[in-house]
Amino acid sequence: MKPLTIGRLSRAANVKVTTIRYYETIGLMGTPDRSASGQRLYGMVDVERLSFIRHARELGFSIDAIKDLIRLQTAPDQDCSAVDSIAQQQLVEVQKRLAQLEALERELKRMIENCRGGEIDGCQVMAAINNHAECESEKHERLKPL
Amino acid sequence: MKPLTIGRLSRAANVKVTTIRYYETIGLMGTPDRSASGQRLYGMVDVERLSFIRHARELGFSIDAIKDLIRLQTAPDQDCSAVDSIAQQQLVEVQKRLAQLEALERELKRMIENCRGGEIDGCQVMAAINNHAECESEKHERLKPL
DNA sequence: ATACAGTCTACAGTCACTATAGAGGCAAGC
DNA sequence: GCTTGCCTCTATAGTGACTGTAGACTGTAT
Repeated sequence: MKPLTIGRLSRAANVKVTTIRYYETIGLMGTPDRSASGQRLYGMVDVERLSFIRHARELGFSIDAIKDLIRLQTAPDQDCSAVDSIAQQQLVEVQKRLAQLEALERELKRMIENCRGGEIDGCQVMAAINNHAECESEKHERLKPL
Repeated sequence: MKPLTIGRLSRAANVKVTTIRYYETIGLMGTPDRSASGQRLYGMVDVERLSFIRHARELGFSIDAIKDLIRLQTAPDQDCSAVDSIAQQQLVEVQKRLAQLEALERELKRMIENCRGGEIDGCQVMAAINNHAECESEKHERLKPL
């Protein structure tokens, strides 16, 4: 039952110390108790909450979505459908992104296969980037970072 | 042969005006001539360069990679292999990201399928996020934004 | 007593832009 | 010449989800 310092919480939930403090500033983690000298003190509840956050982040949920999930979690007798729809939405996003990346993969592969070496002047990879518009009928959306 | 203002260049290459100016500040586009009143003036060379940049961005290349590609482009009698390896590297990144997202898709689907409605207290989606560690043997890396 | 790891705050930097504010420029119609 | 209305200019701040840095204090082991 002894409280954890931020470093111990960090190891317990596998989230970096600086990230925990960041989560506090954005209101994702509550403001913890402090020791006499001002150090943050946490309990098992915090380990669980932080682990939940980490898992949700690993599943690609945005901070905002996680805030929603946590809010719903504290109202346990409500209907599950709100939770379900957040997850559904996340799946849709993941699938959109997958489709984009698959198109990219095809194009990069094609470019690279056509490259038979030689001088840059006649490089097929360069040509492919230049003629990108003609490569696939589908237009790419603005690409989010890899 | 009359020069283009930034707005015309923007429409010609399908890149936003603000983005062109941004590319100038980071040295991706050179500093253009100016009219007497200080407006930027561009030529067809700039349309081509900007289009190249846009195509490369659509293929997911980073700004730094594009800088490299442009540098190589201006040395046309060098070997093509440097270009090829930049493209190869990009393909590897795309494929890594694809694998990550496919794992995510499987997990989200499984979570959602298990959800049979009911109260949040017994919600399988919530449970799945909590028990995420046990879901798939593979560990997710830190996830980049969708 | 000293060394060293941990913790504190506050702020700047990342990436690739986007948005906003406020001022000045340019061409067409009246 | 004047007005209308879009175009362009600079400078600065914001985005998301953190990470990195500086400089000072704290806690613990030897």
